Amino acid sequence: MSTVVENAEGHVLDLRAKRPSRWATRDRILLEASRPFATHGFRGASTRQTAEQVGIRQPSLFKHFPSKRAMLAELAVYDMDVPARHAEVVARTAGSAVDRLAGYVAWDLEWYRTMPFDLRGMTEDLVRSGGLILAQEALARWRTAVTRMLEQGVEPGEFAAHAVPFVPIALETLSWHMVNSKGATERTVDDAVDFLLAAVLTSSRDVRRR
Amino acid sequence: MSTVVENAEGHVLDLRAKRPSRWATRDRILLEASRPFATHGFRGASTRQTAEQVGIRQPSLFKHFPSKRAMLAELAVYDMDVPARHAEVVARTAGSAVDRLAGYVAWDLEWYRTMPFDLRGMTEDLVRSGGLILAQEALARWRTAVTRMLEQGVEPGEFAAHAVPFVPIALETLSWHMVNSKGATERTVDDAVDFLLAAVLTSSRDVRRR
DNA sequence: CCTACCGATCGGTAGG
DNA sequence: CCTACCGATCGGTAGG
Repeated sequence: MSTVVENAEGHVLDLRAKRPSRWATRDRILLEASRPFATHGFRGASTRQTAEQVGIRQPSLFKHFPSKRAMLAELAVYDMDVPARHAEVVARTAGSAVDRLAGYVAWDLEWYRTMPFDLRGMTEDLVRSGGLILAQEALARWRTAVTRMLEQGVEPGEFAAHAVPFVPIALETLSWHMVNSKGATERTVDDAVDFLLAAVLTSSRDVRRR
Repeated sequence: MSTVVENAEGHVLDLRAKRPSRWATRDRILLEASRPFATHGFRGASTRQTAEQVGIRQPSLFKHFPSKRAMLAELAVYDMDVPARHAEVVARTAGSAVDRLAGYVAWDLEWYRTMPFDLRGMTEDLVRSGGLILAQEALARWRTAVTRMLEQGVEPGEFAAHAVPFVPIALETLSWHMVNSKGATERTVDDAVDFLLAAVLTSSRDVRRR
């Protein structure tokens, strides 16, 4: 699994270059498994439906993966481990807090916008109910890193402290929206970055209602 | 079902006043069904698990509801019909666009914060996979009403047009967060309202990064 | 990657 | 609200 994590970004680049019908069976299984995970949850997803979409019989799935849960675990690498690694690197980078956050958010949203798999169902609840310890740890690392980026901007007064808890939540949702939306472009990503920054910048808060 | 919709707000007020152990069996079934819906999705939720939590046998559930889907449908009233009704009323109210949006968002988040059922799983996907036409229509009405509130503020220049598409998405997520979070207070609601308004107000956009 | 098949669990019914 | 039970579907294995 550790090699999967390390090669995940390059592997996604390879997949993007080809149509899914030209992918290896193993990747086509992941693609077709990700859709029912997103719409019906882990328990509600049927391996027979997945196999039918791939064009093979259901027992053949288990020549590529030892279990249904292993499919979820590998998708969780793309959803959580890769972003967590990026967030941790950015959190240690020098520069202004605003630039760091804007840069990470733009990368994050672009990662999901161009993601070949349907990761919308990879919520905390899904991972928790699937019992994926490694995915839970990756999610925690991601939140820690993003929160550190935010706190680095609260001290110099660039970010509004009260907005900080909502940023990871909103970013997660905007990420899913990028996966979900077929019409999302790079312009959509830019607008979403602006949306999130406006919500957290103290300069936004000079005009208040209360 | 129409009477359920009309009395839904009052019924929730009644439930809040009592501990779930004092509720009628029918409402305790809804409560215990809402939790696996939220964590495992509609298909993944087991009626036997729900019955066990309520303290009755699984077939007894069907003396209170004709099907598992009917439980989902009634929960969808609390999640979608009630907010849609409120949003439509607010969208027709006079006053400034900022005040209207702030007032509705505050009501919306407070509705979910004090919601006795666990509505986190009532996503569009869940409703779609459950085939609940009425819930899909209510969701569409809600989005139309919220979008109208926003467009009313774009014309006079109060709201940033590029932020508009992200507001319903972010509001949905913040609502789930209010249901999810045991530590959410009225102060949390106020902070979330500020967060969302800062993201959409044009006055927030005077300071840009690009 | 196939056919054949396993025990377990699913939503829902019959009858009291 | 109970016991008994239905056909359907589930994830996964055996053996080729």
